[in-house]
Amino acid sequence: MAERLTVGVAARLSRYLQVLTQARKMGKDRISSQEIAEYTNINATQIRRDLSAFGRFGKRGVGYRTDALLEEIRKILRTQGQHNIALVGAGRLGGAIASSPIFAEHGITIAAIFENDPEKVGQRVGNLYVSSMDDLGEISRERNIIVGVIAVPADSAQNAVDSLIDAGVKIVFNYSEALLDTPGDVQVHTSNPAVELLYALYFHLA
Amino acid sequence: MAERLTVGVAARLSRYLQVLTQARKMGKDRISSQEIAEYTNINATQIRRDLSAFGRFGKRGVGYRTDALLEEIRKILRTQGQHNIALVGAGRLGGAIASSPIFAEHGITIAAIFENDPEKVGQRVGNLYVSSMDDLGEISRERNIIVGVIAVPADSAQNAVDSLIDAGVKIVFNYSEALLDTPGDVQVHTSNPAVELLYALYFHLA
DNA sequence: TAGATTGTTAATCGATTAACAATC
DNA sequence: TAGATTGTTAATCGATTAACAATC
Repeated sequence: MAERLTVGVAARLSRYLQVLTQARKMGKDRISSQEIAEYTNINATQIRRDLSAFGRFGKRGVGYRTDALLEEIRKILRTQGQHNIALVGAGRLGGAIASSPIFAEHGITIAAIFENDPEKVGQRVGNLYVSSMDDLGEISRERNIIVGVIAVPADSAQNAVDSLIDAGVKIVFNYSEALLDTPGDVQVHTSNPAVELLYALYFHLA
Repeated sequence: MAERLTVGVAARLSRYLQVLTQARKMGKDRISSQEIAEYTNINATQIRRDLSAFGRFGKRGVGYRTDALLEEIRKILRTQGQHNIALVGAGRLGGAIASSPIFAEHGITIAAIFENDPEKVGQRVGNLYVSSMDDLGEISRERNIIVGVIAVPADSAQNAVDSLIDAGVKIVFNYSEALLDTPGDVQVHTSNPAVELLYALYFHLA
């Protein structure tokens, strides 16, 4: 129980979390492994296997209670609390991220937005006022931030990540195409839709 | 050689593609499996193993030629051509996607942007003028589009995907949090940064 | 009862990794 | 030659899946 999940299991559980969150919003009280399979493209047997490793959450012939399963998975992933994150970049992408309900839905709060451009500092984006990059260290430490999201152009991305790391950030989401050099204790997740698209195309064409 | 790649191999090869594209931009002529490993978090042995299944691309004691390896992987993934995609949504996120160099870098062209809001139709976003959703079918068929990107709020996402599917689109990238109902021959890739973040946090906390 | 869906087994297949000879 | 890095082997481990009894 106290064992660490494998990378694969943790990744799948978080996908189930997403489906359950949306299913609940749509008013679905119950959901079957087959339904989760359709939305995640993960085999239904594997879903049941993943879940049954932690308990008997379902009812045979009926399925899983959406609410209850959501809570169970949150417990397993230890993500029941609130988490503060910092956003660097108040341009179009930064604005889109700051205004999206997608983080709040999962207990994640954007606690600060930083930007180099003096014109943007002080402006309102989402529910926040944009802070200067100069204050990144102080504000991030103050608000206990260990996750940073980089939404700046590629040529500013390394500067942004350096500032975040100085401020104690350990997990970085990189929405630029730049390769970031970071110390070994910092996790970098780079999102590149173009690369995902080439991958998807391969299976369409092959 | 003509065999179909497994899902895992194709995913990893496309990550190598991203690193090589950036490394080339940074002027690196040569790269080692160890360097690719640092940027992708994929084990160096596995990288060499993946590549050596298709040929001997490297030089012992030296590494791989960036250019040459990039071309080889493009051949393997059959992504050497140009690809046209459609974007639905001309809001902040749509604007950010349309203006990003990330697609062009990989031979992907955003060939049309569609939007419901009449105020936005006709406006310029990136290099394109926004078209009405009413013209989605005609324009998409005309420009041979089989990939669609959804950058609209969750409550319009199902409508957007329905229109795309009517127009013959087979691969959909969903940047809303909505669950989309689609026929079996359509691939949906949903991107949810919040869910990825919870997954990353698990390994940080555990 | 009849139908549906879970929980679990058993078998297979692919991913992962350490180790090291080959060779640049 | 000495150092570095590939290509490859061999062994292990986890993922995947079909099948089906249990049971709601």
